Amino acid sequence: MRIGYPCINRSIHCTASHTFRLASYTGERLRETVTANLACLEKILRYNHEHGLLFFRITSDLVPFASHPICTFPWQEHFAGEFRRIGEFIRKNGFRISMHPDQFVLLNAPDEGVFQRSIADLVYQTQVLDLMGLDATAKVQIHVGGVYGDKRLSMDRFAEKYTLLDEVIKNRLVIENDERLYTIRDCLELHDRTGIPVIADSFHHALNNKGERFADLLEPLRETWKGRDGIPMVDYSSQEPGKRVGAHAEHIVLEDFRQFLKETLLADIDIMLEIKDKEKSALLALAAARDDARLITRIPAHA
DNA sequence: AATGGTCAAGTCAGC
DNA sequence: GCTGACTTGACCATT
Repeated sequence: MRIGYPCINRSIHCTASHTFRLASYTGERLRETVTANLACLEKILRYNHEHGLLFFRITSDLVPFASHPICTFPWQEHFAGEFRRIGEFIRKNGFRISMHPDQFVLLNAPDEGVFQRSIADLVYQTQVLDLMGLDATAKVQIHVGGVYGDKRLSMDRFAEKYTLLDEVIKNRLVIENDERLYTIRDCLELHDRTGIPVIADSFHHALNNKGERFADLLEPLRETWKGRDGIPMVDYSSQEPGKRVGAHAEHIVLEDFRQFLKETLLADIDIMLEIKDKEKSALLALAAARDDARLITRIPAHA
């Protein structure tokens, strides 16, 4: 089991999410920005390595406008050496890596233009992981998409579109339940139809479910990850008190997280903490998990 | 140098 | 019909 956090580290003064306005695009500006982003990504990974946080989500902003027609700079070739070096660091230290395209990536969009732009973004995200030389355990997670007035048809469309994808993308793509439209059950059904692994978000599940206990879904979820996909990834968060339902917490609530660990005790999973103070909460979670592990080892093997 | 409005892209819910 | 939310952050024009 590895524990991690997404995209941003608040302890070091370095972000891999530098961007700029579309109107400011030049090849030179892109080169400068990506140079800075890759340098920061490496620093963040070094911090994570030193602190035992071995699950990390790479920001989609790493190469700004990478999937936009304006981007003609050959960043893949220009930064091939840097990507390879970072990839070696990742592999050498046993990191698990994910990426998460944002809300504009919709495989099941009825609009062909939206679909094509989504493909372009998935190509970009998989290229980043490919350039790092990462195997199929490094995943790109998306949601099922919109409902467009007919959930049944929209799920059918997802399954159809998925089968059209290039193998390079299929090797990395996983689907995640969301807090309003598609449940873990829906994702598992799409797995049955397409073979796509399912990444569960425990917080979204708490907000959108058909009465299933999260712990009871762990085994069906695990079965969607084949050997080369690695162990299942799970996103974890909790409700920020006093805010809109679904708002991610600012800080981890350790009591809740310990309960979550207890429920998932027997499942070997990598846990991503979607908590706003990022590595700060991840470190507390890691300490809690290590406490738990010590408790577990006291249980006799044949008990 | 500080700040607040704005930023490539889509969809849905709630007003 | 508009606004805010999504993994919320970072840019940049204006002061």
